[in-house]
Amino acid sequence: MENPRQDTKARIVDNAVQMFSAKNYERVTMRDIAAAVGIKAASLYSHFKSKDDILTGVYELFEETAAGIRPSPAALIAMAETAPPKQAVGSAFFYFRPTDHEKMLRILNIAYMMSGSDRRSREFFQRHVFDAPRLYAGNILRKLVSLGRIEPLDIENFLVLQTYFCFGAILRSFTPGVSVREEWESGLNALLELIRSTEQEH
Amino acid sequence: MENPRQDTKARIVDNAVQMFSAKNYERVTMRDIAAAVGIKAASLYSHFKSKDDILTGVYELFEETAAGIRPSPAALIAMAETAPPKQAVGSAFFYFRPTDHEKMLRILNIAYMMSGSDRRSREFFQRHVFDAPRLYAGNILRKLVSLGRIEPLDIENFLVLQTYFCFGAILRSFTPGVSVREEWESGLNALLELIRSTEQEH
DNA sequence: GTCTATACTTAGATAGAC
DNA sequence: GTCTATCTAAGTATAGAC
Repeated sequence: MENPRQDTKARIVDNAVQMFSAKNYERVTMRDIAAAVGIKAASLYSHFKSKDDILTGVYELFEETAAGIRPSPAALIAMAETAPPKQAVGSAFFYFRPTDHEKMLRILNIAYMMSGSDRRSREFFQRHVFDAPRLYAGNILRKLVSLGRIEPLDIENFLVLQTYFCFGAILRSFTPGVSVREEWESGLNALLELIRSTEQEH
Repeated sequence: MENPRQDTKARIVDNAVQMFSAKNYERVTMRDIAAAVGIKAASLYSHFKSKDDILTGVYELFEETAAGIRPSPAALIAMAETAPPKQAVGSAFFYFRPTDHEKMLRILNIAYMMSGSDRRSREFFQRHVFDAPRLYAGNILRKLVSLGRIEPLDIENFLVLQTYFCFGAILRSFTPGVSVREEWESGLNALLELIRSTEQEH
């Protein structure tokens, strides 16, 4: 079923992710995608019934990959109970680290750019960048506070700041010529200053 | 020279700002803009020589407005010397408050969406969202620290977090159906927790 | 599943009358 | 400066042979 050299459908999606995130959906033509894959535009229609359908394929790829790397609720609780507090909070970001999962970030960037005119993209973006991370980080923070491992803080405000920081870093990371990695580390360090451990540092 | 009812050129730019930020440059047609202004598409070409030229007009509007509201270096120093520290830092954001200068934020949003394929937009965005605010806030923070009005902090890290937070809030503010105002206040409160005044609170 | 050829549509831009 | 009419280019998508 899976002929690795031959899975044209997957290669179309991969190339579309690269190109849509680097330029923007409307400025990437079916001919562009076909050329990157090494086929003719008409052949794309053997795999996807429209350009919009390729975008659907892109979002499906994200969902599948996310399902594979998402920490389980049990793992999150374990983190909150035993890992160093700052690390526990950091773990809630999973696919946001610009160093990992670059393809995932590219897809989120595409979804943002489509948000203005495509409802599906808007909801996808909301779900993955705002709702889910806020839920994860919120659970970890509440657990850390209730365990007395960190000093109490305004969790809602923290979550907003954290979410917007991630949001900014995601979008920033695909501006041509910008390397967001050091900035990600810097910003994260500043953000985690807000988490004050009650335990002695090693 | 300025016939307020009749300055079609300015009305074209205003409508273009609304429409480009709500949808995205490529999905707004010359016919759309003309219809919003109340003229025919061909008439746009009496005011601008191309669609791209309208975008130039949009950025020029931003530059002119920014020049009018930018605090002077002297005003910033005065802020750092006398205003409550958190307020002084907050003042470095000037046109980022989602409650004010909505048109400015819309223009920044347009520039972001164009960044992938338009160098001028990319440089414009970099200048106004990253370089200038970082310079302003950095100067205020260094002044506050050197005056002993706040406890020392890692200014570089703080600036990264601050810049990305603003960046996120700007972009977020034009996602349809999202009201960013309360979140802006929440995130800003969290961010300013990192600024610790050495003076007694009122 | 891929190709060539082409249909169809839309968008940016121009010509020229008023 | 605005209009109607129109040109031209480009992009999505289809038809039908191999």
